[in-house]
Amino acid sequence: MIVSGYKMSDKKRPMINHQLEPTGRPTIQDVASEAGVSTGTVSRVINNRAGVKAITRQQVLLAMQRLNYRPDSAARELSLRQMTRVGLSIAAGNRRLIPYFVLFLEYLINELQTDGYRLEEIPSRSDGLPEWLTDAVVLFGAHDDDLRLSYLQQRSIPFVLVGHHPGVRWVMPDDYNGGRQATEHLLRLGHREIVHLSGYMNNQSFQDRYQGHCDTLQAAGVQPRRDYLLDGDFTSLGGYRAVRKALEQGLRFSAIFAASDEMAVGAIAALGDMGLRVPMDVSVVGFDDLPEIGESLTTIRQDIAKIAATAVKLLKQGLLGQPVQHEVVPVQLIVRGTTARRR
Amino acid sequence: MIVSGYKMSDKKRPMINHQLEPTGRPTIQDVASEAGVSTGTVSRVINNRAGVKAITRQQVLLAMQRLNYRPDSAARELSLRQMTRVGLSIAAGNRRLIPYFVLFLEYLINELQTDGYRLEEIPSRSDGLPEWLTDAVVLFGAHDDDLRLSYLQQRSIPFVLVGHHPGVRWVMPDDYNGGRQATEHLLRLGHREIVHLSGYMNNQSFQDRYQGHCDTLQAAGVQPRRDYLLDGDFTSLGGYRAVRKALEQGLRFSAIFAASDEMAVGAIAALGDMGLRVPMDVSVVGFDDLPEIGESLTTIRQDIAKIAATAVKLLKQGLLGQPVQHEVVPVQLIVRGTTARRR
DNA sequence: CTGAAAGCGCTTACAG
DNA sequence: CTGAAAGCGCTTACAG
Repeated sequence: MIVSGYKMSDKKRPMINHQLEPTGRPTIQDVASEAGVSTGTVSRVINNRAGVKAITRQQVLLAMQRLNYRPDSAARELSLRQMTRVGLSIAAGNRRLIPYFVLFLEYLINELQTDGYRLEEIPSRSDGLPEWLTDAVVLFGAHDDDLRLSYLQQRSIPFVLVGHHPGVRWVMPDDYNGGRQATEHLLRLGHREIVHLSGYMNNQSFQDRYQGHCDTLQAAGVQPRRDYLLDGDFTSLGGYRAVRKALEQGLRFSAIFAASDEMAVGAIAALGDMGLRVPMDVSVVGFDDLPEIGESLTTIRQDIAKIAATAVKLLKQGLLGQPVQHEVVPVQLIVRGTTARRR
Repeated sequence: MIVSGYKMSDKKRPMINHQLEPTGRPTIQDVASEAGVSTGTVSRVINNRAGVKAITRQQVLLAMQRLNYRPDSAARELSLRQMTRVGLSIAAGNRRLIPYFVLFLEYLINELQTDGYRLEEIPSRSDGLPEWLTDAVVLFGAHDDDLRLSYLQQRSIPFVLVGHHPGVRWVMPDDYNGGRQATEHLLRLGHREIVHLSGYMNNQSFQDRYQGHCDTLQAAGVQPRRDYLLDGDFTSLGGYRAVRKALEQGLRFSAIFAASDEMAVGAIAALGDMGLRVPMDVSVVGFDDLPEIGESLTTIRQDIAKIAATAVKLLKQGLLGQPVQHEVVPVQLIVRGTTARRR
């Protein structure tokens, strides 16, 4: 194929050019040719700009699929210049290094960079408000009357909350339903004396998991007991100590529903050290299904990738001025080796 | 200042243009003007290309400093096209979610993107070799006869090992010296019965820390005892269980040197549960000085940021074909509240 | 040893 | 509704 006006000398071509046409990734140029439009039009389609005839849009979309086109983020970023800076603001008291958060962050960064957005962490001021502002914000967790929410709303900065709160954009895992599923599973196996291992309840997710647990018990005619609620401090060590202490104090139970995999691991260790076998003597259910933690644990799987993707989706809606929405991401019971029928 | 040939209409300027000259970040253009050279020359200086007169280089460097210039990574990436892909290969058995690794990774990504490099993780094949190859590789940890080293050498792929091995580029914290410093500190406080809390010794860092510990003891005339070496499994829970068990079995000691902060936290919890006070009854030293873990812990601080930066520096040397070098990053004893004079 | 200029892949006024 | 063209900030043959 001879392109008129092609001035580049042969020397510029790399020596080892296996295939001439599909040289590297397809560009917006390739898509434009394929669809028979200009690059400008393709760009408008990519960015969902209004003012493209529906049929043209269709053609472009098809061409993109055919070529398996993915925009080059570097070029996009360079061109946009005024890059969208997305801030991440973490609720006070939330630890950064816990596995769940690390995974979420990984997915979030990935998701954002696909769109050419840059994530920066926003430290909190002493009054709990963000130190500075960005074009949009992801809030990880919120307290009961979190100042940041109204602060952002007043300044009409689009934001999405990982958690839930009336009247704002939010996304969260279905913690409540996870609590239900774990408990139903244990009830089904004949357990009635079920310990709930959690942390101090200033955290929405853990509150919801506990609520789901209690409601399910009551629906089955089992009264939740205050002394069955153990504080595992969200860590494996905390889970260990709480369970061990309960055991030493003579608390009797046949199952443990731990509100995180880490606490479940601690619980299992404590049971072992106290001469109890899992699942023969005591069944244990975790929550999260994190990699690298408790391989054979019966647990509630969260879709962290989906949560991150949804957060970004909602944020983009906010950036486009679309109405506030929220979404609940389903969880799923994964039955493995740490639960069994009550003896 | 009137620039001849300035064709851009006023309409293109943003409405809110506070200052006209220092509009946003300085570009390579600005540096070029400031230094009185062309952008090409500036670029050559930035990239350390040969063939720039020393005096010119100086001028450019100065101009960069004056303007506080930092290259735009998006533009760089777009222009380079053939971006350098750096692979990260983790030694088998290394957990990804441990805080130390998370921090290292954070710094590493940051460091690499400054140079427009992209980091991708390389999974291991079942034979331990990398699944695919990149332009350069960062190895995190290495086993005694790690196949990956010779594999990469054969293919002459530049790589840097976080750890140490003869004949290859490597960087590591001064683990041995950290072991010394921790032990000297305890000896100075009058302790002689010092437990060492570590993990199974298939890990260079932990071997070195233990070696430093033992050598220091012997130099002070104290014979290291086999029963003073406890397996804490690198986790707080493991540290707790190991120390608690030792205590229950009647092991006597006045101090613990834990080879990681996490194990130290577990150790302190176990001591507390067994009715011993820190540091009045037992002194505890950790290692790493991780954030969010044991705030008031006496520990050995590692400079993780420096390790990551050095890894990248060595890698760049490799990419330029320069001779193999290695570097040891110093550590530092931080005395806080968990150590005291022996009673 | 250095400068002028083309090009990386995208976006966006502007003109039609 | 769409195309032609300039521009984002950098790199790199090419020419001198």
